Amino acid sequence: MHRNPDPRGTCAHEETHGRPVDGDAVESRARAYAVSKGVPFTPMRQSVLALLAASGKPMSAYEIAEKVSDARKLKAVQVYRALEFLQEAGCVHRLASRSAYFACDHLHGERETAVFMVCAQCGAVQEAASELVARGLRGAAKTTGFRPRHPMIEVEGECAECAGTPER
Amino acid sequence: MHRNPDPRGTCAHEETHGRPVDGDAVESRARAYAVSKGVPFTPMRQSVLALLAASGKPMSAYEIAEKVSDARKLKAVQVYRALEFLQEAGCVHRLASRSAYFACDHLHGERETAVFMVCAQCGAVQEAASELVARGLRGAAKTTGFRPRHPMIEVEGECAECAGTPER
DNA sequence: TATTGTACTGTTACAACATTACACCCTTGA
DNA sequence: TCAAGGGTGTAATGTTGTAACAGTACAATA
Repeated sequence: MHRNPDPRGTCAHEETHGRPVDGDAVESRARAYAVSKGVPFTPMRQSVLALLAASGKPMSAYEIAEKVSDARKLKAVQVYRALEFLQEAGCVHRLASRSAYFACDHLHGERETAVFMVCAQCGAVQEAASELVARGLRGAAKTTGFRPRHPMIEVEGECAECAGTPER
Repeated sequence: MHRNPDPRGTCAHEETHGRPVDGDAVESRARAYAVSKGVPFTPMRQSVLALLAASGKPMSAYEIAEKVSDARKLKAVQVYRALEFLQEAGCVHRLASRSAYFACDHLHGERETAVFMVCAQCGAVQEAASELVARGLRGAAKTTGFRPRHPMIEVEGECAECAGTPER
């Protein structure tokens, strides 16, 4: 997991990568979810989401704790709690391959298969929803009786910008 | 990561799951790789691979360290070293979604896309190579200029046996 | 107003996963 | 003989994630 001391943001294009997602849209979704659950959309949740949306790149919980610009210094456990809510709300996803979290302004249906393409160099995440992949998955599953649950897959690779940059 | 204290082997079908992979085949591959690299296929590497092949299920490095039946008690770091070699050799894969490692007797070509279906209940892994998924991935990648590197994707779900078992 | 219930916050402690660093021991080959 | 390269053993540490518990805020209700 630590093959690269900081797998996020080590690329020459660091500044141009990680295009911010639509912070307002994503926050509205979170607020709507909070209302639907009858729980508050607290400043803590708002700060974490805003940071992730603005950065537009995956960040570890500890990185988030450091960077949330707030007088107080957050503990990781507090960040995890906010992330739990935001993941339930569908505004944030966890990248298992990097143990990192990122904001996402797409709405993923139950039947959809989201493909997250993670750049191994700069850590930027691009998203796609491929019907072909979804069908392939269903086909592969059918032959074994397997029932896919979380239609979210991660693919490592190299983004267009980093591919054009031989060495950073 | 610790949502389930032992995500591997908590299913009623524990004994029948995790069919062993072909230990001999997988060991030959490891030996061939060792020869090609001019490094030895040591007893340490052999034990770890044999355990994984026999169990046929993903195991954490610490679990491997405990279970390697050897006079000595292995430290995690020793297991990680063996796993590193075995992954390079293509005999063992890491399941990012579970931080676990498993032996695999398939040979994955550079262009192939391996799909690993992981049962959320019993932890068993089933494998498929879907051309449809591969094409879908290439298509999704093409639109963004992304270049997939590690054609290995993980899907969580429920295996046929566990699906037939409402509660364990 | 007082009480109660619910959910968030802050803090400590710890469990699980993974790497770094270093000393030592082999084997191979000059 | 001895230097080089790689494997092993060991300790220490870093990173990621949870559990448990006390305190706080706020709304609903008596």
